[in-house]
Order: sequence, then structure tokens, then C-alpha cells
Amino acid sequence: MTTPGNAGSAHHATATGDHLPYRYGSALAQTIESRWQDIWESRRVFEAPNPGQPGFDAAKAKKYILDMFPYPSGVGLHVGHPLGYIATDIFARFLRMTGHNVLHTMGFDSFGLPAEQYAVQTGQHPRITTENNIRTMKAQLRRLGLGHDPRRSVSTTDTAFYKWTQWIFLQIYNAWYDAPLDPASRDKGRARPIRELVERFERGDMLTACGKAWAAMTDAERRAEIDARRLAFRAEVPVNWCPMLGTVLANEEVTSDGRSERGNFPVYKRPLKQWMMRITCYADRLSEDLEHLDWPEAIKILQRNWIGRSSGAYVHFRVEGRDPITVFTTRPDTLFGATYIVLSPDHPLVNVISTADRPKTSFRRAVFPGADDRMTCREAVAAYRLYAGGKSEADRASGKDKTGVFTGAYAINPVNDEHVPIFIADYVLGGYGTGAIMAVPAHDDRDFEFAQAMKLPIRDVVYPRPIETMLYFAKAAYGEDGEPGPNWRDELADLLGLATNASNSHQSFDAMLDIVRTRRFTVVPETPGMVAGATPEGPACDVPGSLGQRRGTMRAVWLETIDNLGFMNFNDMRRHLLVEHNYQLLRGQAFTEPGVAVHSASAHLDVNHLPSDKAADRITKWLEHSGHGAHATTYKLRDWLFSRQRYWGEPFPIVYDKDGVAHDLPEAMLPVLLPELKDFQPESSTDPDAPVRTPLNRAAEWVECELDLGNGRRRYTRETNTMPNWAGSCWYYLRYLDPVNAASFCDSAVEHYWMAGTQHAAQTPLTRPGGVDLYVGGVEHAVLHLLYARFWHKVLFDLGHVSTPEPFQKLFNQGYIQAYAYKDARGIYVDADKVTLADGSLAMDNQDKPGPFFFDGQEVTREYGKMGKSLRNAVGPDDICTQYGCDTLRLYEMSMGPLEASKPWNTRDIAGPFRFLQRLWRNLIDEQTGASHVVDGVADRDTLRALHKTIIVVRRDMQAMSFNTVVSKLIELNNRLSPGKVTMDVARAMILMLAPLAPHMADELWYRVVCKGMGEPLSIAHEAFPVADPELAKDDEIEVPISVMGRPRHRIRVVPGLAAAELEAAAMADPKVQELIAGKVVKKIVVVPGKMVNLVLE
RNA sequence: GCCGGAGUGGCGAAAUGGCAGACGCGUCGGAUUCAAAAUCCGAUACCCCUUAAAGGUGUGAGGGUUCAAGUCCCUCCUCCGGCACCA
Repeated sequence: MTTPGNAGSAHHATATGDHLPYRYGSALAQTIESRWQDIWESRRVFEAPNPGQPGFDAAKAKKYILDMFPYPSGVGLHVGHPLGYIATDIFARFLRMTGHNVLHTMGFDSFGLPAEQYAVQTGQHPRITTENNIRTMKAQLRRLGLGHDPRRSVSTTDTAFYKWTQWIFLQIYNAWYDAPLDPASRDKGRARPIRELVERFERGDMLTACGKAWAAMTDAERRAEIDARRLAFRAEVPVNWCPMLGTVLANEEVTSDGRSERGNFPVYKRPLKQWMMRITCYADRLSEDLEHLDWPEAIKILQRNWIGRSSGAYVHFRVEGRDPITVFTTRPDTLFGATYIVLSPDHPLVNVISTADRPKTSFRRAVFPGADDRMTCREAVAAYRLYAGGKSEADRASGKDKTGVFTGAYAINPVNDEHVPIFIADYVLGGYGTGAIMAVPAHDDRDFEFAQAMKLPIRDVVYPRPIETMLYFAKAAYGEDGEPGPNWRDELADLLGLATNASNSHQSFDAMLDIVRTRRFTVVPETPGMVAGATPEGPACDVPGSLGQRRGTMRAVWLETIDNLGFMNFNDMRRHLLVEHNYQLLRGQAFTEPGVAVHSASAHLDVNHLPSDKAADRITKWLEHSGHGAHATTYKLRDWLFSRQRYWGEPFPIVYDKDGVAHDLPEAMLPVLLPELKDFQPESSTDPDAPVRTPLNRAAEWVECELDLGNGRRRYTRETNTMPNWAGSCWYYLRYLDPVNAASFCDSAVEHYWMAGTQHAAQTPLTRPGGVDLYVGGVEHAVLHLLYARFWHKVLFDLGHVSTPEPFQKLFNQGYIQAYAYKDARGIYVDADKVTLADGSLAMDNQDKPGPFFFDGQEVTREYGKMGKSLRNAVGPDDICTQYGCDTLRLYEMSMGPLEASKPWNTRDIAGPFRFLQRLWRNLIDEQTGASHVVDGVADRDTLRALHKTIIVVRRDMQAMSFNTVVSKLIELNNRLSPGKVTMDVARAMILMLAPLAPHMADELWYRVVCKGMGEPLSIAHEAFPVADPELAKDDEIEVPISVMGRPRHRIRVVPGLAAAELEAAAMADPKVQELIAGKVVKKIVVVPGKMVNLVLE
């Protein structure tokens, strides 16, 4: 007999039979959940007061728990989205119950493309779409029972919010980076207000870039000087222009095959005047400050790689009659091996230096499709540029064949005054370093390939120690051109044995060769057993036997090595190493590791025999002294492109006067509101060269404005670009702290309180970066949001607006929820929830069945991937909440596995957590009457022990956010209990431990069981979490396994806490143990008190 | 190619160097029921065996360290993620 409304299919939540009106089923879960969600809201259970506000308790420690800012999508959430939200909610509830002031809320990153796209299609204003979406999402989130402070919720599209986004932009605009003069200094510099820059110029403390005295400069010159230093500035730069999206994109938003991350449209490089953020000033700090953050190591590595710090030197190569070419290298120690120079095809000097002749050269002048030796150098350069420009990013990445052309010009290597040819080639990138390199083919893979393609010389300047030894031997053993002795291979092998031994690094080659030669005539006493000790070759290798035998073995190894090097004979070796310096060419591969400098001496300096790092130091110092270069650190990170040609974003608080000069608006004029528009269409185009016009250009009466900026009312035009999506998410976590403050983006005292670092005894102020205590989100934001937000935060820190140098102290990346997806014959994804098996049953309900699968009568193929819209395999949380209740959904999502792991969704598995809740309910509640049938009194010893053991591990695992094991421990405890027999002490503790995980049921049980259904129903969100009594958790007796030879054979029962000797005695006294070792000799007994005994037999 | 992460029953997964597979799903058996669903109880890594006992094997592969390895070290394979001519 079933209740009509619940007569679902077999896997649906249990029906509430008429005879059991209070069985925990889908309907009861719904009732309980909405009832408590209402109570929480009306009683304002989760409001977290700020210091000074009513209800604030200064005695408690604070915790700021944060979820990554979601975009309110129109299609609603799927069960993958709330995974992190549920986890943070559980953790926040746990913290609340363990005596913390917890700030946890949720807002919306609501500017962005989908709402605008929808507006373009339907004409509905994006604000309306956005507000609808936010409403839907809030309702969905509410149904999950998340304990957020609703007063703190903000949306980036709120004018009261974006007023402050604009204000922060102005802080950045009105700041410059005061970098220390010495780049190696520990002081990394900081942002300062522009005002201080002007003061320094006025005082003459700082020299202007143009070289003129400040007082002698015109207004326009002064403005140019300042504008060139602002942290937010406009520049004509080659940008990623995506004509289909009608906007430019940041580097981070372009995929490696040159398409837009959003929409997968082609992206073109095109010079445009754009707003930029000088994030590169912070590259060093952004990289270094990662060290003290409690973030997953993988994310730190991702960010470090993205910032791409590399340290080396700039080297100036003179060019006769022209400006010198500056290259950047990370290997200044290889400067003597630079045999040519390569410029990127778009390097500004290319046109200047390429010559109009057709020189005869020992190398090939041009290698690329269409190369023609009848061309002059200049013609070849032009042809090559055309060819390289036509290559897409994808072509460049895939095609590893090196191409390039000779410019006809030569540069002078400062270290040896050698003339080296200058090439252009597209393997050198314009945007990195100086857009020019010195090529050291012997020690760089790419240069090696290019040199081979162009038949350029390859000269070794770094050898590993053995090759350096051979070089010495080739030179000194028989004179520079003497005949080798008959035993040269044996001598060399012995010398290599000595020279490669670390303890001989201080010995000169001469001395070692001497040892080799005298030893050959020394009779070695054949004394077996003489193993270690001081021998001429230092500590011997591990080969057993006599010294003579060991020498023989070492020599044999080195003889084989010599044979494998590919030298035909001694003279061949001498030719490659000593005369031609082209061993790497012979080997067919560049040697890119550090080693020892060779062939690196000139009239200016000599670094031979120095290890690579020392040689690099020496050469860099020489470059600096002689004015030919300087130490340098460069970064892959580019300045952040901050303009978008879209409607639905924050307007810039910037206007231009009739001369096109930018003026920032005063704070009193904020916010600059978005104008109303009818047509939101960006001017998308398939033509990469189409003119760029933004939607805001169409709001003529908004663009043209008359303002008084301090010098009377004048006409201005407004900036018509908008800010990128990332702007709001760079600082939203600060607005949560003080969401309605009209006077400031965030009150300073409030900011100090919530953003202060979590105190650890071992941490000094330097290693305590402070910030949000826990930030949970997906790994996809590793380099975009997390880098931009850190950058803004550091600027705000430098300018004194926030108190910590870092925004997010601890970061946690939750894994994805994955699911099966299905493709039809055309390769198009179909709705996964409609795919059936051959017998007509839904594939979703039988995930272990291998198929075949059908959709709409057609066979489809199965794949597996991240749940989402694109794979059409999303499962909605609302459906699950309706069938089982959100408490079950919460438990299921937590019990799937570790939070950080990606794991497959399997609807069928939800029954497990659901049954757990049902059993727990039944254990405490009479399903007939709905009243508590918990008995008064205290549980028996065994149950009490189980309870306290559970409390111990639940607390530990909650702390570690290991919620999957928390769930299983509670299930285990519950499985010991029976309906109507649970005592109040156990029931109480059980309910409290359940409260963070399944808060609705916990509150309901508390009311029915503990309050006995009397009085106002009140939430237990602020009750104290159970504390274990270690005495009660103690065992009377424990079982200790006895292993023989590492294999468990038997177990004995003993009282806990036995010392090793006692445990051993107990084990040996056991008759079964005696039987196991009967007739055998016990060699050793390993005893781990409380754990195990292992008997080692002969 | 480089940098990360991961490989444990039919499935999701547990396991401070100390009894591998907790807990859940599924499956099988039983109880309850006129019957079914739901619920409850029991079994469930594999091999040998009628069964049980006893034994053996087993954490991607191969080596090593250790009294003892899923866990530590080395080599390799597979999958997932990121970067990719960054000088």
C-alpha cells in the first residue's frame, strides 16, 4: 500500500506507508527541510556580526570561510556545483560548534557574456536576466541548507558594489610602482600614490624618464611622464583580438592553439590602444609570496610557471654603424659559444639592419618554404616575415622544423670581439625577453636544430667533468700534437676514474695524470679483503675483492665508456675536443646541463675550468664592469589587458578631454552607471581587421558629457570600453566583510578583524600572510582569478587599504564530479538522462552495465567526463532534493570520496546515505507516532566506548575536512544502535555530530528528542560539538596480531598499555605461538606496543 | 617534450611503515509479506576445495630498503590535468 504521491519507481525514496506516518521518506524530508530553512532565516541563525555589532563575541576566534565566486548561470546548478559549497558549509558549521565566529556567505559574479548574449538574442536587458538568474540560484542554494549570512551577499552588478570596483580601479590608476634600484635587493618595492611620485620629481629625488628637470617640463610632458608610470595605463599593444566575440582577450583567456577559451573562436594579434594593469611589477612578489601560503603545491607550481621567472643577463652585441642589439640569456656562462644572433621576425631592428646584397656565406642564407638564393637579404627577410606572419599559433607550436633567414648583418660578441651573423627566425618570440637571443647551439636544443638547418658552426663551451678530463688528456698527455702512447686508453680510463671521483675535485689534472702513470708501475699487493680506506683514488667503489681487482673493474667501465663516445681513435678525439670544439655536433645533441666551462677565454677574460654557475657570475660581472650588459630577471607574465569591448561590465571612471587626454573622475562622481541601451550587440565579425567599436559608443548622450573636474564645466567623452569579468572577483571577498558600507569599500577595523592571519605558534609575522582562512574552489582558477586577485590585494596592501599582503591564506581545490556522457553517430552529445539500455531501463540507473546504449532508438557511444552543460550529462540538485531531501544529497556528495578527488556521480549510490538517515531516524523516533523513543539513562560500557571513539575520529576528520570518513564513522556508530533502545547521552552526541552534515534532520531530531517536542524549535547550529572523554574511549582488552616472518599467524588478547617486554612475554606464553615456533630458532622478536609482535625465525 | 596528480574487490572508496579492502553501492541467501516494494538479518577480494578448517595469492609492472611496504627509494607502463620553441 503506497501513498499515491510517492509511488515512484523502485529506486525512488521510500514511500511513507499509512501505517508508518513518521517514517523518514521523501515527503517527510521535504517537510523537515523547508521548515528548518524557514526557521534559520526568520531567527537569523547564520548572521555573523562584525566587531562592535550586537551579538558579537570577542572571546571567540574568527574564521573566514569562502567559496569561489559563482557566475549565476541561467540553466541553474548541477550536482557538481554545490560540492564545494556543501563542504564549506559543513566545515563552517563545525567551526561554529567548536567556538568560532564564522563568516560564510555567498555572492554572485554577475557581469559577463551569457547574460549579454541572451540580451543580444532577446532584447531583454542583461540586468533583468541577471537578476532572474540570481533569484533562481539563490533558491537552489537555499534548498541545499547552506548556512550563509544572507545580509552579506553581494553581486558585482549592484551599482553599490561596482562603485567600489571603480574606486579600486582609481586607486590603481593613481599609483605607481616604486621599485628598488638594486634588482637583487631583498626590498621588492611597493606601490605608492602618484602624489608621492610628483613630490619626488619636484624635489629632484627622482629623475624623469625624458631627462628634463620637472620644473622645466610642460603640463603635457609632465602628464606623459606620470602616465607612463601608472599601474593602470593605456598602451597601444598587440592584443588578442577575437572578432567573433567582438572583444579583446587576456593572454590567459586564449588557448594554446590560438582560440578563445569562451566559444572557441579564432583569435588574432592586432595592435590596439587598451587599458593595461602593470601586474608585471608584482611578478617577483607574486612568485615569492606563494611560499608561505597554505595552498596545494600543484597550484603554486602552476602559478610559478605562469609567472615564469628566470634569472640571467642582458648582453649588448654591437652592430657596426647601428644601435647595439640587446639579448637576454639565462646562461651567460655560454657566451663564448654564441655563434650567431637571432631576432624575432617583428623585432624593430630587423628593417634597419637587413642588407640589400647577396653575400657568399659558409652557412645557408635562408631556410623556409619559398626561400630563394637570388633574393637579397632584405628581400628574403620581407618574404620570411610574410611567411611567418601567415602561420597560425597552432602551426608554430606543431611545426618543430626550424626556419629563418640571414639579415646580412653581423654583430660583435663583446666577450671575444667575434663577428657573428644575425638571423631572424620565428622560434624567437617577440614578446619575451628582448625579442632577440644569442644562439649557443652546442648548449641549447633549439639553437642546435637551427644551426644544423642553417649549417652554422657549433662550438662547445661547457663539458661535463669526464669530457673535460678527456679534453685535458687530449691536450696534455702527449703534447698538443704528439703521437699517443700505446696504452693511451688504459691511461685515460684510469685518469677518468680519478677525476670523476668527487673527493678529487681539488686535484689538478697534471697531478692526477702523474698518479696514473706512476701507479701503473707500482706493484699492488693482492690482499683480499682490503675493502675501504684511503687509496690514491679515494674511497673505493663497492666492488668486492682486492684493490687491483677493483681498479680493473673501474678501468673496464671507463674503457667501455670511452668506446661508446664514438671517437675513432686518439687523434679523432683530439680533433673534436681540442681543435674543432665540436663534440656536441658529433654526439648529435646539445648539452644543456651545467658543467665546466671550456674554450672560454679571450683577451678580456678567462673562465675556463669554472663550474657553470661560477662562470655565469664571472661573465655577468664582467659584462656589468665593461658596460656590455647587466644581470637581469625576466618573466613570462605579461601585463594584464584590462579593456573589453562589451556592454555588460563595469564602466571605467575615466573621461577624455577634447585633446584626448584621460582624466580620472573624482570619488564623488562614482559610480559611473552603465547607460541604457537597446542594442547590446558587440560588433562581431569574421574579418580580423574590422574596426573596433564598442556597444557603449552607441549611447551618444552618455558618452558626451559635461563635467566640472575642478577647472569649470567642460565637455568630455567617456571611456567606452568596460572592465573584464575578473574585476569584481578580484575584491568581492572584501565586500562580504562590510557589504553595505557607503563610505568605504570596507571598514578598516572590520577588515583587520576578519582578514587577520590564523595564529600558529611557529609562525612569524613574515610567514603569516593572513587573509581568508579557507578558500575552496575549482582548480580552473589557478592562474586567472587567483593571480589577478592576489595582484589587486597587494596593490591595496601597499596603498594601506588592507592589512595583509595576501588575500587567501589557505586554498583547497575540490575535485570535479564526473559522469558518463553519450554521443550519437554524428558525434553530438545527447541528454545522458534519457539514454537507455537494450531492455529499456535507464542507463543512469545501471551504470555498471556495459551497453549497448540507445537514445531515441539510435545507438550511442559512451564517454566519461566532467559533469556539465557541454557534455549534456548534468544531474540537477533539485531532483535529488525532491526525491531524497538535501540532507541525503549532502551526505552522498561528501561520502563519494575525498573532497579533492574527482569522482563519478552514481545516482544509485544515493540510497546508502539515505538509508543511514532513515535508520538513524528510526533509532530515535517512533515511526508510528513521530515521538522520541530515546530512553533515559546512560549507555552501556561498550556503546559508550564506541561513542567516544567516534567523537575522537569525527573531530579529527572534520578538522582535516575528511568528510567522507566522518560519514562512515557515524554510520558505523549508528549501526550499533537499535530503535527504541538508544539512551539520551548517545542520542544527544549523535545528533550534534550529525548537525554539520545533515543540519535539517539534526535540528528536527534535537527538537523531538532532546526538547521532547516542547517549546520554540531552535537550531543547534551554535550548540557545542561533543567532546570525547579519553577514559571512556579506552579499551578493556585489545587484540594484538602475532606475525611470524612478517605474516600474521595468530592474535592474542591483552590489556591495553602493555610495555614491550610484557607484550612479548604474553605472546611467548601463548600455546598457539609456541606451536608456531616449535622446533625453530627465534632470531629476533620485534614488539610494537599496542600494535603487534613479529617473530623472526632462523 | 616538460611539470603536476592518480592507478587498491563487480563499483565508489578506507588504511600515523604494523591484521589490506572500514563504510557505502551492487550481488547472493534468509526474515517479514497473500504478493511486491520498502524494511530487517547474514554472506560477499581472488585461488585451491562439495563445504568448512587450514593454506596460498593479492594494492598498475619490475627491482630495492625493512623484522614488517598500498604507504619509503629506483626504473618502467597507463590514465587525467596543466604548460608547450619562454632563450
